[in-house]
Amino acid sequence: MQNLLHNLNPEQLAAVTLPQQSALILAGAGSGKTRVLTTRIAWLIQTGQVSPAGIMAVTFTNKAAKEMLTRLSAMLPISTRGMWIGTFHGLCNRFLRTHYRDAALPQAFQILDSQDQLSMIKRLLKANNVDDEKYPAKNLQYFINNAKDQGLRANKVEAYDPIERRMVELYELYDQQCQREGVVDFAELLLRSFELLQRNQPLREHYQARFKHILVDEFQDTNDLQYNLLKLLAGHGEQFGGALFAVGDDDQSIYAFRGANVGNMSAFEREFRVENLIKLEQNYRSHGHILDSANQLIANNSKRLGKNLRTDAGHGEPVRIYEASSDLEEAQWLIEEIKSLIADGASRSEIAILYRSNAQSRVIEHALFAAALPYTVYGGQRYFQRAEVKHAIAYLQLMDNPHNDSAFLRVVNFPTRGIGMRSIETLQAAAEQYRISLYAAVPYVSGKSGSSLGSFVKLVEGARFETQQLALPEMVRVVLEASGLLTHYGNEKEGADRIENLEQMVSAATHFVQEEGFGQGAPAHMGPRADAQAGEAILNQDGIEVFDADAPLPTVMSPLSAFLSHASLEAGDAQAQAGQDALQLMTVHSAKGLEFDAVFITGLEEGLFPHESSSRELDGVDEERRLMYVAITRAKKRLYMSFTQQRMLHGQTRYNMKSRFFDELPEPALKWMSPRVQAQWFGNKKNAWDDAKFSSAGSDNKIAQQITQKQTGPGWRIGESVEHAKFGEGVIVNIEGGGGNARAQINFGRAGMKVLDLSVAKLERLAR
DNA sequence: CAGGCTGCTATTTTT
DNA sequence: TAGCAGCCTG
Repeated sequence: MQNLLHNLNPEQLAAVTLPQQSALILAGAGSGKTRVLTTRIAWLIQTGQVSPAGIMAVTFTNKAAKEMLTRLSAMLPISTRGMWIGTFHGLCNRFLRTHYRDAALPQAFQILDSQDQLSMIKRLLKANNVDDEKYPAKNLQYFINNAKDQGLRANKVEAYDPIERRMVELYELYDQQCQREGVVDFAELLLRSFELLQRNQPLREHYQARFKHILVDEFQDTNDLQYNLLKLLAGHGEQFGGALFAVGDDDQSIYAFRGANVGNMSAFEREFRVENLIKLEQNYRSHGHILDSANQLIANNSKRLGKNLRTDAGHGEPVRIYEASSDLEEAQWLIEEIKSLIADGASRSEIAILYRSNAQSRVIEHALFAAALPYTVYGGQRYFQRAEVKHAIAYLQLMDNPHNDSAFLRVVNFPTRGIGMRSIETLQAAAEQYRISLYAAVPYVSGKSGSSLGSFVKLVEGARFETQQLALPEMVRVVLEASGLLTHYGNEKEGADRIENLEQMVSAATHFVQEEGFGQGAPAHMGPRADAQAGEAILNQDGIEVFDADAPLPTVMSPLSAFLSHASLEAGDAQAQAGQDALQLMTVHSAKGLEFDAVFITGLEEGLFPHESSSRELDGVDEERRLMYVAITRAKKRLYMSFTQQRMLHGQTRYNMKSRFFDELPEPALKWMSPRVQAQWFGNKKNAWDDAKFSSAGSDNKIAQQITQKQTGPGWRIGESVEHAKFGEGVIVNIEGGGGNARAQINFGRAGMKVLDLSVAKLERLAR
């Protein structure tokens, strides 16, 4: 094996070879963070400092975990199977499966995805006659997840008003309901694990002693619960415990809205008395002008741990900025620019078009489509989220755990089998009365609905019996058939795609069985066994069920349970890749972690980016700035930014100022590609750019020609940019009245919206 | 129970 | 603008 450490720069080398102590690695964008993480694991194992079983490595996404495993197997000639490398949720699932009894969970507990969780909450609200105007299900869902993410059970949540008090009650009821059904939500996976480790000392000490090295990726994205879980595992302040190796970038913290707490970085530094703070500032991705822009922009944030990226690459090309007159024209410009990039030899998949919010993609997609440029939009429906797939999964869930009410309700009458609302309500009443699941309540309802419900139960039981001896893929096949799903979609006009998706589940199951190494032929054993062979379940001296590092989930779970976990925890790919070499369209958030030769950041307008609602949040604009920082640092060679004077949003035309972020970029690194384009006349909705000419990327120094303007007279126009002595730069949004008493409504961005008398106000036309 | 109608809402997203 | 959730009707 080659030397793992060659070609590392001094900082990377230092990080990789740190002694077993807590360490914080501040890893800038494109600084080789994943490399450091994986190389450190490989180095620790190769030098014999730790066995594979002594390592835990945590990521946020399955993609990142997979990436880590792939790179690791390329570096080390050992099997990565059974190593504790995965997402927080994946590892907690594994932990809870192993210790399900201690965690007070049924062995076949199932995982609710957000969709299931929401529908469960809706049911709960209905069952308790809660006014869903006052308590929208979404709010309660947020409330519950938020509490759990902070490690708070209902009895620990402080309520300050009657509404909150009621929410706390509902939170409690929700947890009880989950417990009855044998299901856990995402946050519960973590909270259960945390609580179990906290209350069970031998168990805790076992894992603390085992994991000598805990490595965490994207540490800036951890929430409070995740940090506390890590603290517990690392044995913070306790006798045992390994070293926590945290890698993160506070400048790329863009998930505060879902509970991430950047403060965990400084808390970690303080609480673990981190002496090893290493900054990876050498960037291997972007050219100089791009990096300068990122650095100067992010310098506007206070509360940074402090970091400045540098590169050995030259300045490269300037950052090109384009001002469009409308969103349509912005898209048109985009296309011209992309065409010339492609003509110059760029490959489409190396070009990304970024936007702040999904709604912005529509106009761009239209234009790309019209121009016959192939593209892929990130973030579509995931495979396991599709309705038909969820239906099939629900049947499988019922076979594995019939008390899952969400699954029950999803398919009890799908395909329709004459079980209507009334039967369900009767059943729900019975279930409520005895506090049991719907499935268990079926024998308690009589009459016609009782018998149709009874046959549904028989259907599920029959499918379970029939598939007992079958391997997972065959089991899936049988269920698709027996459930009537295939027949149902076969009779539907648009059913072909759905059937194809269902068929795909068989191959997904095949793939899963192979990937996860479920025994060929022999059904996996249910539950840990004291008489286990090497690589299977073992007991430690405290009688705690513990698994050897070589024992992956199959030992603890049936293939079906494992497959269902997989379906919840890995929603699958979003959308088949349309065309091999396609332009990449995505939000800035989903671009995190990716890189492209050329990047377009579009819609850089006040209100959009930074988004208007960010100004209402604490440190909201700072987070938007970090988002912009992420966007900029995606680009390797060429970066474009664009904004427009006029944009259609929610069916209304809006006039926004250019983003404040432009003022925070280094002028020498920029190149303004267009003169300030004259606004269109009010009411002239036809494309003003019909006869416009555009600059091309191929001819760097040409400035875009001004759009032909059919101006007929003086006076102010809507959309025009103005400068006011006191309020600064603004955009005319509306004009009322005429002649001497015309008044203009002007959007001054940060200074707000003002209505000014045009004959009085001292306004200057702003032209570039 | 399907299909149509109205009304509402509208960052960002992973697990 | 557009997508969807919830309601009503045939």
